Amino acid sequence: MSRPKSESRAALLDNALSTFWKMGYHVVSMGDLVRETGVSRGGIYSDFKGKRELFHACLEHYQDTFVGPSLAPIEEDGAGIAAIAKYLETLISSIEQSGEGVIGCLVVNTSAQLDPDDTDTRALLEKHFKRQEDAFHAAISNENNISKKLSESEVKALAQFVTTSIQGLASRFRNTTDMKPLRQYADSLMQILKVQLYNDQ
Amino acid sequence: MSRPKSESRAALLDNALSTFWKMGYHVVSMGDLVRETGVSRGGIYSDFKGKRELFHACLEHYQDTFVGPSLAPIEEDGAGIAAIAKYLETLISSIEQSGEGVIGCLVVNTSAQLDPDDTDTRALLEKHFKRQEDAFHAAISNENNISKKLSESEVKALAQFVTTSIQGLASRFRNTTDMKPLRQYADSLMQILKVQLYNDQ
DNA sequence: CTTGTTTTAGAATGATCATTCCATTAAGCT
DNA sequence: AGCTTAATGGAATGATCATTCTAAAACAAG
Repeated sequence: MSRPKSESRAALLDNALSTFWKMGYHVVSMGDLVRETGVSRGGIYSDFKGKRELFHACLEHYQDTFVGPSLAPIEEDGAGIAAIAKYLETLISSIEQSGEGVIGCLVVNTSAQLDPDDTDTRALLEKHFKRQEDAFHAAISNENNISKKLSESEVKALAQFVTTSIQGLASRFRNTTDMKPLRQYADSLMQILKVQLYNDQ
Repeated sequence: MSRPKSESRAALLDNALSTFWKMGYHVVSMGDLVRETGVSRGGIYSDFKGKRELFHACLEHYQDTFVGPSLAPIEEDGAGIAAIAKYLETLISSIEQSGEGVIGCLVVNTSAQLDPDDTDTRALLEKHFKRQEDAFHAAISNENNISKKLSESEVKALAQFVTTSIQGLASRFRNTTDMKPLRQYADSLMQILKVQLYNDQ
C-alpha cells in the first residue's frame, strides 16, 4: 500500500532542529513548528508523542548532523591539537558563512534554560559534553605522547578546560555577528594549549 | 499620610531575582512570582509595568547585589591577578555554601535564551559583560606593569579570554553539585594567567 | 474512476498565561 | 473612635498554548 512520506516529512527533524536552535525550547510553539517545518499538526503528532519528544529527537539529530561530523577528525586515531585548531576554525567559518547570525550551540543553550528536575533532557546534554571532552582528551593525550610533559591528570584537566572554554565561546558569542573576537578567543585557546603541552616553566 | 511599604514589598526584587535566576524568564509565571515573593498581583503591577519590566529591574538588581560587590576588589586601584583568583574562589565557595545547587549566572542564562530581536535586554547583558571585561582588563594590565611581558593588545585579548572562560564556567556547571571540576577549572585558568604574564616562551 | 490510506488545514478543547479589576482587609494618622 | 490610603486575595478577561479531532484533499494502486 500507498503513499511515501512527503518531502516535508523527511525534513521535519532538520527544520524543527533549526527552529529550536534559533528560538529555544520554551519560546517555540507548535504553531511555529508547523510553519517552519511545513508539516501539519497531525503530521507532527503522528511521528512524535509531543513537543518534548520532538525536542529530544532534535537533540539526537543535532548530535548526528552537527556535533558528530565536526568532532570526527578529532576522534580519529592519532589526531593531535592540530585537529582541535581545525575544529575551531571550521566552527567559526561555518557560522560566518551561514549569514543568519550566530546561534551558539543547541546543547549549551538548552543547558542554560533546563529545569533542574528534568533528568531525561539533562542526560542527553551530559552525553554530549562527555563525547566532546573524550574527543579533546584523546587528541591532547596523543599530542602529549610526543612531548611527554604532562601527567595523565594534567591532560585530563586540560581536556576539561578546553571543553568548558569552548562552551564559553558558544555562550558568549551567541548573538554576535562580529567574528573577530571569536577568532581571537580561538587563537588564545590554541596558544595556551601549545604552551601547556610544550613550554617548560 | 499612610502606610510604609510592607516587608515583602522591600524584598520583592530579591525574591523575584532568585526566582528568575533559578527557573529562567520564560518558565516563571506571575503566579510563581506571587508565591515566591509573597507580594500580591496588584502589588507587583503597582511597582512594575509587567513581567518584562520586573525582569529588567532584576537584572539591574543582580548587578547591584551580586556582580558589583564580587567585582569590586578587582576594580580597586592596583589590583592584580591575585584579586582574580580570590574572585573565583569566592564565587565557588558561595555556590558551595548556598547548598541549593548551582544556578550559574543570571546574565549567562539569559543570554542563552534571548530573542535575537530583544535589543533592550541585550543591552543590559552587554553592559554586564563590558563591566566584567573592563575589571579583568585593569587587573591584568596592572599585573603586566610588573612583568611588562605583554603588549596592550595581548593584555586585551587575555582579558577577553578570561571573561569568556568564566562565562563557560558558569554555563558548564549550572547544574553540577560537584565542586571539584569547578575548582579544577579555576586553577587551570589562574595557572594560564600566570604563564601568559610571567613565563617566557 | 474507485477504493483505501495518508496527509492536511483548521476547528474544538481545556489548560495556563499576563494583565486588569474590585471588594475586603489592614495599617497609619488625627 | 473615624478617615484615608496601601495592600491583599482572588475573580474576570482575553490571549495563547499543547493536544485532539474531523472533514476534506492528495495520492497510490486496482
